[in-house]
Amino acid sequence: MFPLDNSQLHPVDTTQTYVTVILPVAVPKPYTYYVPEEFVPQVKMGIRVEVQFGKNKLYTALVVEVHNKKPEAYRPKSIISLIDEEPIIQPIQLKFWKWMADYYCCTLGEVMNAALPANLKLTSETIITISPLFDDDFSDMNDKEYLIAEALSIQSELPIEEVRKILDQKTVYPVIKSLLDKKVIYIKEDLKEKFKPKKIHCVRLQEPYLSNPALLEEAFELLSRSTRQVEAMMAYLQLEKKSDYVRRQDVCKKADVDGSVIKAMEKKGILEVYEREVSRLGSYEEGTAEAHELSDQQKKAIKEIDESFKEKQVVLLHGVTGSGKTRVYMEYIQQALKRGEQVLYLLPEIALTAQLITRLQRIFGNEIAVYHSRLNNNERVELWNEVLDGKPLIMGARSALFLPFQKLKLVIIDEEHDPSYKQRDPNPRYNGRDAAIYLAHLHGAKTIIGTATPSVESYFNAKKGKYALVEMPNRYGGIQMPEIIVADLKNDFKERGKQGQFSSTLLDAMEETLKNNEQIILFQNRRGYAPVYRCSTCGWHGECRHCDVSLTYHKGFNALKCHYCGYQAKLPPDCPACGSKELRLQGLGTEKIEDEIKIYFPEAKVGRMDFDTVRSKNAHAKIIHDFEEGRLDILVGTQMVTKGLDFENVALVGVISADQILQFPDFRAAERGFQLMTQVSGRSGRKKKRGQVIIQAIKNDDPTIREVRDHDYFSLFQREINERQTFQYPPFYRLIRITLKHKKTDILNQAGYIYGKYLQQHLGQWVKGPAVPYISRIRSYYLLDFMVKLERDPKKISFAKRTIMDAQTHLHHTEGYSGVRVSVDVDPY
DNA sequence: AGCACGCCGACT
DNA sequence: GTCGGCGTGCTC
Repeated sequence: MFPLDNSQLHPVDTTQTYVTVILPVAVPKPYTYYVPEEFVPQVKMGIRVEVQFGKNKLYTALVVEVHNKKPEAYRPKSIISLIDEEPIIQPIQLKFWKWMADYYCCTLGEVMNAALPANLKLTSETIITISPLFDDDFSDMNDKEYLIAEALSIQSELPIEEVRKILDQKTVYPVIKSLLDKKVIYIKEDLKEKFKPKKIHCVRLQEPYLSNPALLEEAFELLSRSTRQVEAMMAYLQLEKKSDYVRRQDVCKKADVDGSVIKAMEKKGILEVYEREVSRLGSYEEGTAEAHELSDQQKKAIKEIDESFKEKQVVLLHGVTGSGKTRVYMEYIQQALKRGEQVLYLLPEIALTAQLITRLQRIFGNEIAVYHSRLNNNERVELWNEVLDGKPLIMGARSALFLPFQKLKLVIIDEEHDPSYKQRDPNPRYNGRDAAIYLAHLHGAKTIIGTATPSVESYFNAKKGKYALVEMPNRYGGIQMPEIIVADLKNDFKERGKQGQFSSTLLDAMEETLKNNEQIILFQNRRGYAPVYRCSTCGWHGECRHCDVSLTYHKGFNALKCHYCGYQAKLPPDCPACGSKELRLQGLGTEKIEDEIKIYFPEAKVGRMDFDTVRSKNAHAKIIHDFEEGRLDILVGTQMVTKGLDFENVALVGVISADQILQFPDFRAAERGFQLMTQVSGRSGRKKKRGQVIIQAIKNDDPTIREVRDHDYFSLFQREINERQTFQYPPFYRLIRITLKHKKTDILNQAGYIYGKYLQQHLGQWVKGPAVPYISRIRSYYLLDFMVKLERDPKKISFAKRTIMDAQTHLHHTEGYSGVRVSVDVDPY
């Protein structure tokens, strides 16, 4: 052989490769791993890698940087494997994630968690298996070890969860460790790709028939003795013309035969069955319908938007309900699609109704994909990949922001004012509207935000010139705005000593409407609004064991339930406090209204739509469909009835209690009230005739009610903007809410003091709190709130955010307070 | 977020 | 004594 002389070999590159990765966990910073040589050629930003993090957890981490900087302070672990060949996210997305983590004060890992569908973040399921070295020697084991070893000799594999169950204890690690030491077991840690494409059985002709249709006659010859097979063949040939693949089940259905017939034909060498990967997302017929003609108002709006886009990135389209904003969006979508660009159409989850989706599908056919919370994990991954491949039009709720757009050039944010754009609970607590505007900015995309009732913030931005403002003040087709009548509940009840929820004005109107065979929508602000069971002798009522709220009565379960944690209690037969039998249902919810209607209008068919009735998968669509088809006369509901629904036959809308909406203790109460009442009013009287709306109120001289009645958004805006300025609220000031949580009140109170003091030292008078929030305890954790008000100065804001994070560190480093949870909500809604 | 380590009280 | 609780700190 050759003499070993290094100088004759290729020079070796001694620099080593590392990656910076983010993990789908709430750790504050990214981590660095070593890239073994065999992976170096493939590793790149945006792919997922498998890494060990901590003692034995395996995670899928996302590569955000590939570099050669060797860490000094520690020895990095190696990457275990590469999961993707091609990046699953783009640099622009990473930028977006970083912005979000920064803006909303959370970790990149938390953003990653929210952004990636569960199936792209594989989890490690620790599984233990029997060691090949184990020789059935059970001596030398204690009881617990024996139990596990025995279970393993039967099952060979056990997830840790099972071990916990077998031993009926939480801490199983010592037992497992001991078994490991004794070489009885070993740990199988395996990440499995969970995503499995959906497959269907299809049939096609076998050769030579497939490539030579002239031979089909021969094929028929072969089948001629079986009428069933001939029928199946005919069915196949018909189906084949329509699409590029034919499902076995479709052939069977069409020819009314079963699989055995196909099998027989397979044997004869005519057809064959094969598997085909299909999308779980469902597919639609190509868009055939043409969008209807533009009205003059729509044409004018389009002209104005075109003009605005020359200078501004964002246009606020303020169009009254029924003005035809959707048609305007369609125009822009069409233009973008023609140029081969991607469009994101955002809606609040609840407004993503079948009605709107179908309407757009008719126009855009298969170019549209819908991303919503009801998709399962496999469907999410499929959609993710479709977007990566350039799917042109994505409709979705706020989480659709995270999809991997390639050439996003238009973002539409419909129902811009809707508070449900704001994510509340897990981090990142982002506002979908604001984040979408930033995302559009990153992509250099134009943004249209549309609504009938702009948020004060957005309208202010438009007035200031930050956004362009385009108005559509009239309804499409010259239909009049609904007639709004305010019913005085106070007088009604006083004069007639009447009980119940309905004023005589509303009852009369309902009767009239039903007589005309027209439909009614009744709007009650909050789901099951305090239908509390209360003892009329001593005043006792059920309270949640884990939260500081009254339990509310749910007729469907015939039980008392907590809205916050789901805690359920049986209905006590008599008062647990005083033994009285006089337990009565108090308050008013959608259920109660439903019952009361039955008293006045026993003939009417009533449907109820609230959180409880639409929880199951298709219930929402079913109720809407029933109402649409006229199978229901009256629809009672919460917020859900206010959004995205167009019904042709609704002549009357009733707002059960305006007081409840307007007296909510929040600086946005008037704005919210105006929005809700205006939105629900818009459901009344679309095509045929002028609709009627009855707003019931005790305090019927509230200016907001007048503004709703007069369709006077501008007055509301003026009033609100003055108040906001005077009382230092958004849009003049920015708010950050901080909530501390702990199971023990004394620790929490102390923590509040420590945290508050630190904040005040650095941020001064702009810190309000600590204060016990309206709901003081949730899921056994007591809560304490701080509110920070900030001027709109980017430097001050970033200083404040840093200080808030520092205060948290400070608190956690104070002995005894590391267990206090701190959550930060930027721009609370 | 896990997970281990360490410190504490409560039981076979 | 040890078991199991919780508080604390670290993870490349």
